[in-house]
Amino acid sequence: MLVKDIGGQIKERRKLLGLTQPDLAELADVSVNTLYKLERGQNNPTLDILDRILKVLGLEIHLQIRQLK
Amino acid sequence: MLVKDIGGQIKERRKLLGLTQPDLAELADVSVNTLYKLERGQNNPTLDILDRILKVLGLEIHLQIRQLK
DNA sequence: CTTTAACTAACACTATAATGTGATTTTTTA
DNA sequence: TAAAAAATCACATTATAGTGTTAGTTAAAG
Repeated sequence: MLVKDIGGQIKERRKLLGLTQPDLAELADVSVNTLYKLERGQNNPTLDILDRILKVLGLEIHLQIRQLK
Repeated sequence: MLVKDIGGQIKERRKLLGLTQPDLAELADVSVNTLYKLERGQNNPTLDILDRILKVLGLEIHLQIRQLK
């Protein structure tokens, strides 16, 4: 997955769970500012920030060998 | 996957490809210092740094719904 | 062995991610 | 449609990730 797409996935998942940005930001203990930028691919988040958000969303990171396209 | 395990996976993959830390650091345009800490889970890397390393290793990130254990 | 390279590590400096604040725009809902 | 909430955005400040340097330790190669 392209790293810049992660934000889109997070936004999608957040919506699916019926959470607002303030909701998720609160639950993940992250500022709305950071979350907002992350969802739009406008920042370069740390793994820790990403991890806290993914936990709330019930998602986890997996590494895979890159697929040939 | 536990985020702190990513470093171990990266180290494993690097070894598999027969690369040294200086090799990988050079190819990914990252300092050995950062790579060294990352492999040991002693830092909190940005997605950009992680991405550059994963690219060289032929790996990519995928998000999955968390598995019940 | 001994020499060289890789790995580990501490530390100061620089770059930048995260935050807090406040404002504007868009969307929702009552 | 009016009011409230959510989303978007800019900007200054704070926290911290990444780097460069240097050095000690371990591993590998000759």
